[in-house]
Amino acid sequence: MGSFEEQRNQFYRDEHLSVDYRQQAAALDGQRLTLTRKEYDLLALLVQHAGEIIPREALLMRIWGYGAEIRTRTLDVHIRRLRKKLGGYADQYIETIFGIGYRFQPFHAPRFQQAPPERPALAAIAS
Amino acid sequence: MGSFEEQRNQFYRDEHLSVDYRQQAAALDGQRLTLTRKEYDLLALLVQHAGEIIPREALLMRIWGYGAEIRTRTLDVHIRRLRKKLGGYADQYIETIFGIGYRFQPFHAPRFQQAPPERPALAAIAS
DNA sequence: AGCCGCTTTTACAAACCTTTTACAAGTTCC
DNA sequence: GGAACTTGTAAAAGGTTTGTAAAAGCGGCT
Repeated sequence: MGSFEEQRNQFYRDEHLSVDYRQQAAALDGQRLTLTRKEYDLLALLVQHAGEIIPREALLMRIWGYGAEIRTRTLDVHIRRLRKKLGGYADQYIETIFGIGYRFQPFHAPRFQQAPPERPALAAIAS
Repeated sequence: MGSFEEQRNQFYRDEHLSVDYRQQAAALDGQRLTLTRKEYDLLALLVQHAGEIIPREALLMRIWGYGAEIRTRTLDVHIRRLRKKLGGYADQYIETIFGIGYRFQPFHAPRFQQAPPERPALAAIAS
């Protein structure tokens, strides 16, 4: 029954976040997240394409059914609310690809020699 | 005979609530609930699909035989009375899925996962 | 008929979700 | 730096769904 392959398509799970596509529910650190429909749809779509950039256009098309001609800010607002509900992990999980769209990244605990910083922002601020 | 499998289809039981499908009866904390027919049907249907979202449409179809074209509030009213009879556990048990339907959750809602017990030491060493 | 229990409707309030609006902040490119 | 554009954010508007109380409807029964 619960084969590996099946599990793979029903669940997402990493160190903090889990998504159950069958129950249409997500949990953060073991605590159930209460997401609205659109919020869930958005999260699920992003998570199902973890690691991939999904263009705004694609999100608006697949979740809202909007064509490219429609100009709206609703996606941004939903992203924002999703991030808020993801708490402190938000920026780690949902990445903004400027001018393109968004990308979900699975959680990875910070490694020592990771992340060649594009810019030493933190260092600058710290000093 | 009273095999495990059979039991499974005749009863529901958790910490507070039990439902006996054969006798069409339910009890809360050991006390028998007096439910009307429709109330029982509704509860039983929800409980038998514990954890799953059941759309309004499905409930109206299976319990009332109503087709999708019928607009009625009777489901809401029955849900309300059921909740009242479930007392303080009502909100824990019967969840409203806005715009979709309802879902019964076994007591102490299944956090469908906990982050697996950690072995961060090994992971850290390994990497 | 009249009562009774259950179901359904009605009508309104409350809650909820989504989208828009308006502006601030950030990014890219010149 | 500055213009042009993109994204972030807060607040409000808009529209729909659900909660609730009360009344009405409907059989069955005495």
